[in-house]
Amino acid sequence: MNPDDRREAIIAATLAVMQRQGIAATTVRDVAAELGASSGLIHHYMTSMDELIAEAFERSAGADLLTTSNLVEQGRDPIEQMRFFFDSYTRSDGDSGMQLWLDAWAEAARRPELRQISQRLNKAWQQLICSIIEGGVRAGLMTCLDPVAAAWRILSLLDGLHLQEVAHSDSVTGAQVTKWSRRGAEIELGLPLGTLTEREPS
Amino acid sequence: MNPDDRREAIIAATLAVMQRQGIAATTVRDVAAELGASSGLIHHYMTSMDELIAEAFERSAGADLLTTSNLVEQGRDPIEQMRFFFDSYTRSDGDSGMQLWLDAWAEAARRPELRQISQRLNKAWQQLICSIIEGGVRAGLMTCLDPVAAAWRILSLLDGLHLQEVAHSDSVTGAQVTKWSRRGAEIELGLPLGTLTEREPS
DNA sequence: GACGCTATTGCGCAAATGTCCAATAATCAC
DNA sequence: GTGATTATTGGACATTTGCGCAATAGCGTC
Repeated sequence: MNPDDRREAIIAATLAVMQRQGIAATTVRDVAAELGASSGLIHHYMTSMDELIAEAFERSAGADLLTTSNLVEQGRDPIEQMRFFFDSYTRSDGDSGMQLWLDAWAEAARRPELRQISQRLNKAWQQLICSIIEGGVRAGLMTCLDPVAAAWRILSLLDGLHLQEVAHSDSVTGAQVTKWSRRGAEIELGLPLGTLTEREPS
Repeated sequence: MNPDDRREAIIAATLAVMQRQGIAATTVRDVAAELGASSGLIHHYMTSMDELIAEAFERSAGADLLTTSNLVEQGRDPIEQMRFFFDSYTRSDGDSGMQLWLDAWAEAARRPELRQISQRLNKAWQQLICSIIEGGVRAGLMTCLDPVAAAWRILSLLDGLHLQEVAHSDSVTGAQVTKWSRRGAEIELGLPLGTLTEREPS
């Protein structure tokens, strides 16, 4: 098998195991079984388990960010961009990608490589929101005294609500996360009630 | 040593190790070393490691909730109660109790006992906030159409910001968590800027 | 002081994990 | 075909983990 393809296959298998069992419970042997290969092969391509986990997480989370970023770009005004942002963010959560983020945050204290990646990606998410808000304020569509703080608040609100949904599914449901987070952003940005309500995909 | 006291000592030692190393990295041997006793002793009092961890977490997190709850009760009006809430919540985080919560949320999916505890406590936190808001609305001091949703938002915002602080300390600082979360609650509840600003302890 | 109960010890066991390595299979240039 | 290079195997190894258990120490009662 082509070395590049093999490397990709290993990362894909690692991601599958991580999503199924969580980061902390992902072992070399599990990845090998998922891949249908031997455990030695993984170490032939990856120097350590930490590197493998970090790379798989980056691949997955980075792709989500790119998807959302691209969708936001297609919004014709800041309001629509923000709506697209929420549409994409709450959808990408469907395949339990949020459990990965929870694991990553918890493990960040103990795995420096993972920490660096999650920090960089979270900053990128915040900047994406921030640029939407700045556009909205410039266009007179949103009211916000401190876009940097507001962007961190919107991101943290989303993460905090998703966290409840993933950890305690009968406390907060997915529908509530969608509704409550959008309403929170409306309040934060001085938008009329319903401005950011989810639209039916056309 | 008195069995009851010994049990408490074991839980206290477990908590110390958990706060230092995180839940996932807490081992029987570490607890024994912290306690200055043998590993066998722990199993003489606790049926399993999971039970021990769950009990230690409940003890710690439950105490934090009680502290905050008591402080809030001393507020003479809903505004002051909310201010006391933020004072207490952001202070109790000082001794890295938040890393424990991060671990608990991440592990909740895989440890039913832990999940039950964290879910119950999170609900209690939300209800505490909710009752303050309801009082504030009744007294005409706050504006809020949906106190239940608002309480979940304030709690999630706090958790989400704290999460960033704990996981990526150079992205979001403790001072920013304090400032941004209070400002967020002011916006959420229609309060004038600065209403919830931290007061100097008299 | 002897006895009995229990707290406490310290080691051993089996399972799991990351890492490494010698042996083997596959592939390709000539 | 032959040899060289490399992908791949499968298991060895050291370490760590939760847990159990026989032996010991401490302490109150008679």
